[in-house]
Amino acid sequence: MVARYELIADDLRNEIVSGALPVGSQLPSEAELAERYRAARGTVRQAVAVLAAEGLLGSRQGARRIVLGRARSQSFAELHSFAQWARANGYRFGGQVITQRRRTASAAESARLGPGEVLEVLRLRSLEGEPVLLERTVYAEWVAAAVERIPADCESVTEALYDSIGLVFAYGEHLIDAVSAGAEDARLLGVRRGSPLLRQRRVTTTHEGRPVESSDDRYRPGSVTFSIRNSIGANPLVRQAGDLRSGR
Amino acid sequence: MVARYELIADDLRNEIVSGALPVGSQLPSEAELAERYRAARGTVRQAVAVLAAEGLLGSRQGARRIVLGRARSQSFAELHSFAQWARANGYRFGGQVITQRRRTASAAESARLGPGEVLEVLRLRSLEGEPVLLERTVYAEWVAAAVERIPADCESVTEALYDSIGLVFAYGEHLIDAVSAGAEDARLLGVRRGSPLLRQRRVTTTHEGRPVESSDDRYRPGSVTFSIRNSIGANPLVRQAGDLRSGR
DNA sequence: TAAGGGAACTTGTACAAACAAGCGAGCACC
DNA sequence: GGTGCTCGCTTGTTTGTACAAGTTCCCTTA
Repeated sequence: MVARYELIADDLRNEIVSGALPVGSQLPSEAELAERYRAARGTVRQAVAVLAAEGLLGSRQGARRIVLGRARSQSFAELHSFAQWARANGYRFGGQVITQRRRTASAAESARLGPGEVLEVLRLRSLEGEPVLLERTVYAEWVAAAVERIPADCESVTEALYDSIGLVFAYGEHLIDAVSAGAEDARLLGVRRGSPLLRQRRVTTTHEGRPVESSDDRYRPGSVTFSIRNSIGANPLVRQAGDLRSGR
Repeated sequence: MVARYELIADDLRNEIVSGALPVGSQLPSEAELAERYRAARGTVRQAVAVLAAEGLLGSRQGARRIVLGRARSQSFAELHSFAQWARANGYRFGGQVITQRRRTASAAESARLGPGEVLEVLRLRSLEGEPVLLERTVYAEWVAAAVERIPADCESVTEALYDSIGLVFAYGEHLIDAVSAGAEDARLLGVRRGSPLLRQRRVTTTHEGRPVESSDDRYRPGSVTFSIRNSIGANPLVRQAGDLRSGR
């Protein structure tokens, strides 16, 4: 069962992407849209809220809504799962486990993932035949066994875990910065040591807020960028200062 | 006039930040909250939607809402304006124009900002007394005169433009990746040439969708990271592949 | 001609009601 | 003991109404 407001949002999004509603043009008023779709104004408001959250529409009290852009921001899965993102965009991709071992959790890892053993996996992922991303992932003890059953060349760990134990990665926190490539990074990604890498550190949890994994992902320069659309309304990205006193 | 749902959201946020509602605990049901605040259920839903958008709450049909985290995601202004972000977080900060000149827009700039002349400004910003961010900003012709009137050591360009011509930066698109420091970057930021820099390219528009500026901002390594909280619901950040065939 | 004052329009906020759909706990049954 | 089912609770969706607040544009007035 698809919600009505989703259908309306899809329809309007199509008009924007196709150019029928060009960038800079005004959207019809809520009252007009309600009549067109034979829906209540509240339902139309939910639909346009979806598009505003995607960064496609601007909104301010008293004035007509305006089309801001045509690029569609895909959902959470794209940010979280390399495979789902690559597939949605039609790229050829692959993955290969380099090393995998169990060990006891460090203090920092215990704080993030809970106490006990953890499973550390080093995974290299490729896009269009080229190595692009090096993932250093630490899994909590309660998923370690399921992760170990996954074949080394599995394309999508997210999907494998869903199929095997019904695990859903529901929430995540991501920290993005730049680091220079270490010896191992350089060798596996095929770049020179010291090359700039885009780093995404993340902690992912289930629906219940139970931590699943903590990961340090490093992208080869030029291969991938992150894109954010935002408006004066709420948006989830913030800057954070590093420790400026800890020396360079 | 502050909206009721904002007050309720503030109240609940305080309970979360203070620890009265610890991470992992369940929020009261919508019905209970509606009774507590003497508000309609719809109003309560708006309040919790705010907190969910900030990444503080998780939500799924049928189950109680769960507290996911305590860190507050600040708003758009923080991502857009260095000064507002730094001030909100209590940092000492400054800024200095290095060079500033008018020139004709390149083809790419015309496409982004509209045709005609542009104003190119190179600005160095500091945090806690250390150079941290190098901004290469290109302003559209219609704001160039106002930008030129701003003193070279102005702390907040955003605020200066609001005060002088009532300009509001309302929407933005941001691309984040890593690059290595060039000669000029290295000299001004006080790092070695080739150091990894976190780059944020952005295009900002007014309420009406009119482009104001296009900027290439480079952060010194270790000084600043970006943080995103997301959930399975809509979130505005996506990965984008670079051109993988254009050689390294 | 320029400034000011509406009036119509548009989005934002709030309330109330009803049904749909998913979750979880407890119960009965095998 | 464990499996499956039902029932109550909780969140999700939709409609309708009313008023508040901000924008836009036109028309009056100085």
